[in-house]
Amino acid sequence: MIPQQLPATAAPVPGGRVCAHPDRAEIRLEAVLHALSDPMRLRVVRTLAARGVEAACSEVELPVSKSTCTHHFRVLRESGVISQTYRGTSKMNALRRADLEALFPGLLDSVLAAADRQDGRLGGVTGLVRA
Amino acid sequence: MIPQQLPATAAPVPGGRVCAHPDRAEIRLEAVLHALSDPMRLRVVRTLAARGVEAACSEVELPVSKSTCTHHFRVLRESGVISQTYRGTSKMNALRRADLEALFPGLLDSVLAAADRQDGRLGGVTGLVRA
DNA sequence: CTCGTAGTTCGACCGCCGACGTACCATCTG
DNA sequence: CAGATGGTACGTCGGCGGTCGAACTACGAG
Repeated sequence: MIPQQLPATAAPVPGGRVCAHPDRAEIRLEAVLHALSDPMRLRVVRTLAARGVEAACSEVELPVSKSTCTHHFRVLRESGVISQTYRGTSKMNALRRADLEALFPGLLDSVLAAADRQDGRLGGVTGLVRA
Repeated sequence: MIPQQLPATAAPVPGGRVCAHPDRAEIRLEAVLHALSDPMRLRVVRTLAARGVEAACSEVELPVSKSTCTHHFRVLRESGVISQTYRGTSKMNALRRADLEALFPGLLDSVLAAADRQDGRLGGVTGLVRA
């Protein structure tokens, strides 16, 4: 489902591969919290935050299969946490910091800080790969 | 499961009905986020926060059956978000503000603020009962 | 054109989760 | 004691969610 209907009238990318993002007004707090409550997805978000810039799916190493990986990135995108754009053969992911900050001020940062703290407490078991 | 083993040496309450809470060090961020990502539970937390003091289960009106209600309160307790104590025939619930603040500074407040904001945006559909 | 890399899609599996009703227990009030 | 009130325990049901493998598509490099 969600077959991303797009008329040929708008072709932002040469190849024309685009995926649907919720716009700012559609982002729901419960969905964001749910997205962040999964260890894998939280790890993705932390990695993206640590880099500061966008990263390809394959650059965020997750101990799961490719299809599961795709699944998690989609959940993050559909909940409004990240945005995804195709760049050549790979897909770049970026945190939607501005949107999240506008909707839920301080939320993302406190979650990230909380994750870091907990990581420290538990001795880094939570598993964020440090560059 | 989790049959709350407690020796008779400590009897804090006359009747002796107690329930197990995770202590501060055991509270996990993912569990908290998961607990808060459910609309019903978020509603409970917001109601407790709005009151400032503890409230009985029956005082937090939820559009679900009694047993479902019990379930949600248990999830909140086991994730470390609330504490529960028996008081006479009813069970009092309180936010574990101090513990959450110590572990994840600012997190609870930003979630609560985010919920309020979203409530405003969506015209109060989210359904927090205002006293 | 061919190949390799990067993601996607599909179907399946299985566990968990939210919801319910019923039966039950604990406490207070008469 | 009896009854009422407030929660719990248990079993169940339906659906969602995380995981996988296999087949497939899209793009870039030779």
